[in-house]
Amino acid sequence: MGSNARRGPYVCGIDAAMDVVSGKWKSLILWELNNYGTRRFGELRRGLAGVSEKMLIQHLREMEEDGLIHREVYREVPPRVDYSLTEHGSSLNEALRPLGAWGSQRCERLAAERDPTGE
Amino acid sequence: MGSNARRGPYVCGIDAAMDVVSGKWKSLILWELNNYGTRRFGELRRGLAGVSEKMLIQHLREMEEDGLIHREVYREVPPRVDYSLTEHGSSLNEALRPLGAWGSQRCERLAAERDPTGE
DNA sequence: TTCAATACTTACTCTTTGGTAAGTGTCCAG
DNA sequence: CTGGACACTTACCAAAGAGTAAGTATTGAA
Repeated sequence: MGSNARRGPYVCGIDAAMDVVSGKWKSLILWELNNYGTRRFGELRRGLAGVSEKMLIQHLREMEEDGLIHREVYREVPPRVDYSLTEHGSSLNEALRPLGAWGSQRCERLAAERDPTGE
Repeated sequence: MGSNARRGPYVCGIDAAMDVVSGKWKSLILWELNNYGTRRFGELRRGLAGVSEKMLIQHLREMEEDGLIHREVYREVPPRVDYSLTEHGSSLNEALRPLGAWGSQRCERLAAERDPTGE
């Protein structure tokens, strides 16, 4: 697990995009940063219910390496680190929008199947 | 494992959609079925370079259960089974299009970084 | 009688992913 | 001198995902 040369050659665009978003919390991180513009590490941790510090930082690091987010360190005590989306991160978020809409519809369908209280 | 009650409650639409596409070959299966309209099991296996029969059938079954694809069995010998996209599968494919485009651009960027032979 | 074709199954293993819990370093308040 | 804030880091473990290889069932062709 070096630093570069991750991510094999891709079969297609979806492949390349999925590689970058796959990870239990990545799309949520994208969403959170898109909503707030800038978030500190602790804010993200509290914002993503259930995430562990280990996974949060791991995902943040990978997303930084993939050019999706920007990490700004303020040398204060106690330390302060701000995360925000890069242009690539923003555009990825946009590209995910239709998928999110599809997923929401799916949720509605599933809910309607379970509880057919139409009117 | 079980048959129903998979897929926990979702945080958002992306979550629900990712749940349904995550799996090494699923987006490729979607793409293949979208291109050809109908594909037999063996055609899919040969079309997706590197997929094992176990994973292919496992993904196909899950996608069928998720309402993305339709499975048509012809009782012949040797057996013949046709797979095709349902309406939900088609719309998912559409929803994935911007993501695919984003991924293709990312591939181009990566290639350009590795080999900066611009003109 | 054996083999090929087709679409799976099954058992076993290995790898990847995610989780828990404890520790690090700095500075200041008490 | 201790403890709290904050942003990590590390070691260890469990579960999920994916791969390999062999087996099943049917029928016709050689």
